[in-house]
Amino acid sequence: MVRTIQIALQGRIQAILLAKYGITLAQMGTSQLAVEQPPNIVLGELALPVAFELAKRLRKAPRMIATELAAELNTLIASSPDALAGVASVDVAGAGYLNIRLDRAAAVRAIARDQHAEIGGDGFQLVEHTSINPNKAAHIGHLRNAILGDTFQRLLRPDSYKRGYQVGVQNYIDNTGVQVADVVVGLVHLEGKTLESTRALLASLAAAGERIDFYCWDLYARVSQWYRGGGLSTDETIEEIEEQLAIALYPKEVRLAREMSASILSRLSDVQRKTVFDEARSLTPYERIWAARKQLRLDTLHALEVGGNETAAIAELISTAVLRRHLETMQRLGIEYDFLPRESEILSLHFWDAARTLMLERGVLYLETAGKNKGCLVMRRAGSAQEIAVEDSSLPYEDAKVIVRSNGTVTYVGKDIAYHLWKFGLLPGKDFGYARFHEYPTHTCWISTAGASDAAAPAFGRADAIYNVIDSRQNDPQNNVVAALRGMGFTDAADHYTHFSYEMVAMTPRCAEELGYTLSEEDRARPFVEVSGRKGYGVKADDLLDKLIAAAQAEVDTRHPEIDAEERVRIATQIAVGALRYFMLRFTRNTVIAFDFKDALSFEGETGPYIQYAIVRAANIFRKAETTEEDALSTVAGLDLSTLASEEGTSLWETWLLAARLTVLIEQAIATAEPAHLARYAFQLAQQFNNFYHRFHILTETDATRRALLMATAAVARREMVRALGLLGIEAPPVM
RNA sequence: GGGCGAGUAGCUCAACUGGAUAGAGCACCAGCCUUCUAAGCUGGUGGUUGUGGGUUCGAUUCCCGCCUCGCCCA
Repeated sequence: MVRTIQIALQGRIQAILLAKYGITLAQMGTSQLAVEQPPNIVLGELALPVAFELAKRLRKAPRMIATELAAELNTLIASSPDALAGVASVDVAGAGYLNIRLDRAAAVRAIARDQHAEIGGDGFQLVEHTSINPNKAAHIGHLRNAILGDTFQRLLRPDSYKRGYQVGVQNYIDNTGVQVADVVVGLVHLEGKTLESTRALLASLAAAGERIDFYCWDLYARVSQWYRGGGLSTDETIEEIEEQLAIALYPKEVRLAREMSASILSRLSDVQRKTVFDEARSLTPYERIWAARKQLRLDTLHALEVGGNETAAIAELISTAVLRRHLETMQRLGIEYDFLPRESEILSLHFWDAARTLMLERGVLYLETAGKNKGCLVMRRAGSAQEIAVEDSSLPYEDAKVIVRSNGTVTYVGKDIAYHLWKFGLLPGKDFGYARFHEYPTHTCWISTAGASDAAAPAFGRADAIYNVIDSRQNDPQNNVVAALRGMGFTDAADHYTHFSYEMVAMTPRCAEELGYTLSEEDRARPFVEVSGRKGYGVKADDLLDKLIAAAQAEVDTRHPEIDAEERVRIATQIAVGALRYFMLRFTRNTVIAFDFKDALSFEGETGPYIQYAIVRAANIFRKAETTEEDALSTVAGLDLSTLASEEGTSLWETWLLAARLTVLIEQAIATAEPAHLARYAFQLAQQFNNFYHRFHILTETDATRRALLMATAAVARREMVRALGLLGIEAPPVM
């Protein structure tokens, strides 16, 4: 409702500026006139500082310009009531503010009828989020990503409140990357597993009700330690070093040896054994083993990329199992996906080949013939379109970004460019195959396949705009992809490419120590410690959610012993999810969150449960009054609203006004890609409601007109709180 | 060394992208439950917005220098 009036005002004032002063918005260097809120409601409901902006250009005092504009607007309101529907008057305040007073009664009636500006438009919007390496359990950093992405997706998507946009949600799966390779190294070389015994492991974990992603969490940390020489000491015997070397160099023989309970060295051929012995003596033990383990890692990674071997099969098995766990974890938070494009298909369907051809054609990519990058296909670093498009050999070599190394392997950025060309439908002749992967109650989640595509699958790779929820450490690579698109002449795509960047979730040193990690003196002095999968530092998503549910459940159990157990769990879960999602959303994106259990487990103050509680209180009023929100709102049409002008009426009016700002906040949250704005709004509205709730006692009110207005005020506050929370992915519990 | 980001109340964060008296939560202090649920409400304490300059009607916001911290790259 507020937004409708804002838009009308902006339009009228623009017309006046053009007619009276011959000034367009473009000349003012803006696309939209700023509309603010006066610091106090007595000054009006809306304010425009436009006169300040024009003062220099028109060589007039701001106050004089504001006076002229106010006169024009007031004349317009007097002559044609529909021109600025809802606006009562315009006046000038301060040094030149244009303050707008609304027709409170008319606005309240419109709000009660649920009139509001439409949000949405044409075009397919692709939101990519989560994208966790499928090699370990999701942690709090991944939660921030998924919650940000899912919330943003809800802002865009069509629903009962808004038209929205056509939206697709993707979760990119790097199933052939180094992180998956590391877990495979752990399974095969540290645990001596085969494809068969890996399958058996999955089965036994499932039977025991244990989680494979948790298992991999520990294994991944162990492997990372192992690469760095874990398990070794400098006083190891030569035999121990030889054994380590044998493990690193000859995985197949190691497995055989383990199956036979034989000595590893005894399984090696003479040649192999000689290699081990020689190498063990040629370098320091530490160096030799370290290098051998690193080589093993690269070999494993290579096996995954090539595919069609047992190592790749183990990777596929384990990464798919972990991926299923991630979907389960996210579903607990109400987060769902439409499509899971995988790295393995980007490789096997040769997306890169098509991209390389296109990039060469468009002159973005060229063969470096001299310097340190000789023999590489390189691209100019992020810069102007001209710089990238024009091959200028006078530029220093260091400025070029290597896309294909001289040994022929493609860098991560190269593959990412191919992938993003596909997203915009710009990769000629290439698309994923689509297979069903997971069924949600309302839709299917598809996964990429190199095999035949399911005819029922929707098309994903034709986005008009994309949003990549990726942490800020990827700023440079993301910029490179955009630069490549721009350099290729795909400026429209580049302009509609949003790197939805956010800062990491770290832990306070206290939190890390609570979890049992020992910190260095240096770390203990820092404001926060980074979550580290390699070190095994971190708070797992499922663990955190379990803790939150337990905490909420304890409260619900004491408050509502009369409710049956199943329902209490359901309510506790809603509260826990509300607390968690709100916690991740209340910070703006570029704030590093220093995670602490004390803050995250709080249900008081600026939290999700605070808002949920306000909703429950409002609902209780309707329940006890044996009426509904809808009935309360429908009475407004025939109500005497003259009291809205009084001091007491103003406080009620402020609740209506804030409630009617929802569309403004949604638009703002979309435009700035900042869900935190909406989260804060939801809290402010709940605060406003709690004030109202405390000041006015509705059920004991004897004056019928007054009671009806109070009831409607509670109804409108509840309606918009539920909507705002819904957009944040938070449900309103029936009781708390 | 280069690039990006941050520095605001004791602590954690906002400030509608340059606007009116810099606001919330937590913590602390003092009050409010036979009255729609106290996961709440009211009041109080708490600020040289890291620092020094500049731009203009106006700066937490934009520009430059410096100091701290974080991330990325070589």
